[in-house]
Amino acid sequence: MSAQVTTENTEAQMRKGILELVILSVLARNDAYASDIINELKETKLIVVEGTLYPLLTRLKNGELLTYRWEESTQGPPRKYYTLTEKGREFLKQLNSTWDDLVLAVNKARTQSSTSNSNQE
Amino acid sequence: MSAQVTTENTEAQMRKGILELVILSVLARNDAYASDIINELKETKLIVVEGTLYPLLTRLKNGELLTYRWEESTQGPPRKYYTLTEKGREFLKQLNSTWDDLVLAVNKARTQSSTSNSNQE
DNA sequence: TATAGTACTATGTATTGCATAGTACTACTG
DNA sequence: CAGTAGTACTATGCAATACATAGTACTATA
Repeated sequence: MSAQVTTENTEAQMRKGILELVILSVLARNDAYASDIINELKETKLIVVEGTLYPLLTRLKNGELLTYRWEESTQGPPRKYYTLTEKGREFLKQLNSTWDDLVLAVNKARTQSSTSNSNQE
Repeated sequence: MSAQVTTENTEAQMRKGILELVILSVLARNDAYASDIINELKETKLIVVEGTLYPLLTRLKNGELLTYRWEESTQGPPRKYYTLTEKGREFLKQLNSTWDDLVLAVNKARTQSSTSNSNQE
């Protein structure tokens, strides 16, 4: 069945690639386990669910951008606390740049008049 | 074979959903055929290739956000000139809003300090 | 021992960007 | 008229990620 064109669907597509950026950003500030990350992103209106987050954390760890340690908890099972690696920090810098460029380009494409407008600063 | 974590790959993922927005934005300004769109986006540093653009234009047309008319050309085959529909204009407004919210949220997540920073405006 | 809450793993689906191969139209040249 | 180059478009399949769903395991409490 072909996809319906809806803003919900397009937003889901827009989120692809972006969650990686914001999760690395959260971990650049503090070590965290999954629930910390979910709560911190919720404050910035980025809703991430566990079924998305766990596979993504695993991908990032397998890509050597993250490491983790187990920590006991008194509230339930032990938790995986994730830490950004040095490689992860470098990657995040590049990703920030990529994101900034993309947002600039999209906003230009959204507002640009005809080709004679290229001297706009 | 598992994907390598590269900024090129993540940028490709980030572009998902975004091309729809910028193509509709181009067509909100002027009717255009595929090559016009490619050239106009190139000026804003958004590189789109034909193999991506044609299927996307077809999807948007099938979703009733676009219509087209054939126009003869003296340089080669006839061209499909695309026009935004009224439904397309409404959809684009919603998409603009979705995009603005997403960019704001991502930028907040990138820079936010701990939870005590919530009174920042 | 059983249950609720919490943390994580495994798996599959839906969707789009993109590459590749192919067909068709027009102008130009021989 | 036939052949070629340039241009415009169609058809198809692959790669990758967001997300849903089902399941397992740990801890505290009754």
